[in-house]
Amino acid sequence: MKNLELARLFDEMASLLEVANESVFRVRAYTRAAQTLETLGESVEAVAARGELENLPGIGRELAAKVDEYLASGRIAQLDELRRGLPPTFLTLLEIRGLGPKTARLLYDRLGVDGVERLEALARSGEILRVPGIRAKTRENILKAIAVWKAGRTRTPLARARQIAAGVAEALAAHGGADRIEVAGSLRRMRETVKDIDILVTSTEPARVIETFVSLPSVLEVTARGDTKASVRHAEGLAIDLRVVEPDAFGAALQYFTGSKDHNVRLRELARRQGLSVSEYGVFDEQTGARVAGTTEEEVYGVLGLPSIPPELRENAGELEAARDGRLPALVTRAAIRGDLHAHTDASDGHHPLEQLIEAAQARGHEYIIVSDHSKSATVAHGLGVDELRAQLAQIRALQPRYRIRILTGSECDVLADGTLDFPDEILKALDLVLAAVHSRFRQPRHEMTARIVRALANPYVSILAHPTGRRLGAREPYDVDLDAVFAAARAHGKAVEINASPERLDLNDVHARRATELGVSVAISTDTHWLENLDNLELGLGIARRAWIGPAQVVNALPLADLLAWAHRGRPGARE
DNA sequence: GCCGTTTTCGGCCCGACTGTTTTCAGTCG
Repeated sequence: MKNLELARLFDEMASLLEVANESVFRVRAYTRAAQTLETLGESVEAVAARGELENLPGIGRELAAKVDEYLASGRIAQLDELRRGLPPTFLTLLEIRGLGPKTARLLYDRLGVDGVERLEALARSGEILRVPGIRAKTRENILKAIAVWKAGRTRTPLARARQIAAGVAEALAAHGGADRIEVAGSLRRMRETVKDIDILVTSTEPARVIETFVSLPSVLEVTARGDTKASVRHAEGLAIDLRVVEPDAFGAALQYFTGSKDHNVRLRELARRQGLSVSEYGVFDEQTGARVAGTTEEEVYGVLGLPSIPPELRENAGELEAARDGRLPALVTRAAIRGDLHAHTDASDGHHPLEQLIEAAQARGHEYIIVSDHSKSATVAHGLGVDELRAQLAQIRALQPRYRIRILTGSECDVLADGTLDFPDEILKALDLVLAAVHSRFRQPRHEMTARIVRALANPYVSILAHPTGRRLGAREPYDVDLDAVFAAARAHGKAVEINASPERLDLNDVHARRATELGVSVAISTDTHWLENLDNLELGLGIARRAWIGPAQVVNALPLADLLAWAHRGRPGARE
């Protein structure tokens, strides 16, 4: 799967072309192609083998030829050519905020600035002031931006960014002056990590709101401040942008500020072909200049002849075409979810006793909650042995009459290195639902890992493959596995794959979850709860699922209890078909 | 370099803010 590899090369080509002062439209074509490859579910090799590269959005004859060239030879001649003129570290300059291709090129031509290190030295010594257009203020900004760059370029995880945004929104509300406050940007689109937070406010007193915003105690530095817009850097390093608009432009502003950028570009192109112009202030008739929409997002999409597109889909990944053709999916919602199919108690590595887990799940309105503690091989997680699991089953039977919520018996059962399960079938068959999970031997070669998981999926007592890639955000890479083969096996055996909503996992991710359901595999959106409040992480899992174009019919924990159990048991020996 | 329910050629989104400029280019989203 060379999708990401090629996407990065196209991104690099876009940057190099930009530095070479090529047409912005040519640059954009490369960026667009990179994005297509990034969000492509199946392997680009497979598409190329079918000769269908040119069917991909943003990939035409020339870029398809470059993909083929790379797949055949491992090189792209034009990229080699572009790289030749510049030192290898040159492109790191573009990672410095505020420094674009024009300035970077100028610094290189005039002073031989070949990377961030030399830039910093020349900025400190003052030599960069010899470059036309660079004065004291620019020098200062460059030094600040280098400091931020050195501090690390990591993106903030969705869950943490949501907390920060909620805190800022609360503070703005408390200080008055703001009417409506909405979080927009990639946070509203539920991307798994975000680079910055975008907050939109309607107010008749923009100055007051901006003043409140830049004065918040968590603000480290104010990087921009105008009449209707301000940008700050938050104490945790990420940027927060605030935009204040008039109430009657709220819909247009929310649409604009939610993005994605590529979605907006396409939307505006679409509008232009209809003689309309879209901005954050509204939709305008190009002939008369009259405003024809802007109060609500529905209105903005509506005048362009489109249904309102859910924020999670706005990635220019086919949603505009789907909207135009009336093919937008009805996405899964919180209301559709009937229960949680992955949770731990203090019998293994959870932090609360069984009763508390059940009560917390019942308080959230769930119809069912599973108890899926680890199996014995997961020693670090205090996995249960057979006897302990039997004791837990007895405990659950005794407790059930006291609760309205159905307590499902289960296990997060380790998949051993050879693909067999950690528990014998005799005990698995006593459980309502079994999760299979890989917790060891992560470095197995791809073919072994794939065979291991495929074998586990063939076990008739397994219903769900938990956290299918094993990644932990920022901590552990996914193990090497052929997901298409895993999905094919899941499909063949009627098993589901998990969207694990734990903030440090989010596994499957959006692209893989979309691929799984496209191949006909159902998903479980589960929290992997260890602390009671983890039950609320369902929102994160829903975000991934919605980004993956998933509807309620593809989610097993949207099934009523009886249907869920029928599904879980149908492949078991002796089950009625 | 891509693309077409106005086009196979001539288009290609739109505006805010900054720093450096006497009117705007560069950058960002």
